[in-house]
Amino acid sequence: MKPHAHPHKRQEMSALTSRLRRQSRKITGPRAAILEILRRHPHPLTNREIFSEMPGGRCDLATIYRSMHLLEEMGMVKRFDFGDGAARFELVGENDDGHHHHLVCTKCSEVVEIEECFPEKIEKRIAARNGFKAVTHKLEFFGICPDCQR
Amino acid sequence: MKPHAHPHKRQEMSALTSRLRRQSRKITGPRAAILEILRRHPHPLTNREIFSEMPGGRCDLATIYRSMHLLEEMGMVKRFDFGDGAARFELVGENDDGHHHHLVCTKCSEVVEIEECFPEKIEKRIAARNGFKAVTHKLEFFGICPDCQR
DNA sequence: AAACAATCTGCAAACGATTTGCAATTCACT
DNA sequence: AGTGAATTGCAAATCGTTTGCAGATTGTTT
Repeated sequence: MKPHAHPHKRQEMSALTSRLRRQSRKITGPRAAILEILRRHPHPLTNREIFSEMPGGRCDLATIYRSMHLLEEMGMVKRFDFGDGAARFELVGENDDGHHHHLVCTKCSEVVEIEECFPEKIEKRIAARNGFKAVTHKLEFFGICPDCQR
Repeated sequence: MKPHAHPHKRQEMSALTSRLRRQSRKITGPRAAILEILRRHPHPLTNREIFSEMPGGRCDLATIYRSMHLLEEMGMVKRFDFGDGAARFELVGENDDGHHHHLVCTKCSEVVEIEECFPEKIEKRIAARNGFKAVTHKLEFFGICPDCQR
């Protein structure tokens, strides 16, 4: 995978909603709110974080879980796992698979997006050597951020 | 990290128990059984798997959870996360940090150990560029194994 | 604009992995 | 055998996540 700049240009709300409509999914209050929240955040969010960002008449947590499943199936969000037991989600561009990695501070949880990826050649070799097909990987980096180093 | 053969030479039981004793931890029935089970298995096991491998007078699941915590703190086992919500553990050699990766079949869960690792140079660059210290990574590969390809 | 059917949502209960309080038990050592 | 620290079993509690179900919404059709 070639490294690519990651200034996630914020997607238009209309592009997001039309994508839902296209699959005869409804644009409901909770979903619009979720998409807005994801649009505003450049980093992976947990369901609970999305929940607490919910404006006034917050919706049910279960609704958020269900929405994230739907959005994930539709390829509109990508799920990440930082190993702390809570799934995190990030909005994904329409013609992007969202594959990328993060550098996470183990002290304060700050997250930085990383453009490097595991070398394709080596991955191919691993797949071939073991006879596996459709090989991908999950990769996240952990360390101590500048602020937490004092 | 240099690639190294992975025929995990099975550790002596005595080496394991003495390591516990050294920290004034007790060699109890459940612990001995857990170590035996781990010793016999070349792959990461979940607590539940260890539990079901328990001979006759099986112990409490909570005991296994507690033991794994202890063994992990002592550096005797390494925790892995395949993203399915259950932690897995593998025995680690006394002078090894146990850092390595796996290739997991998404159909049948077969696991193969991988000797390749994320290139150190690139990891260093990532750390430096972001001012992070003590950077490591979690990396696992997923694909479809030969048997599941038909 | 009323009507419909498919899709959603809230709520509460259910789940699976993991943790914890506590009293009873076991281990290492004298 | 005796003692204190370390452990275990058991049950209850947590946490993230899922699910059943009745009632509420939405997009579309008359």
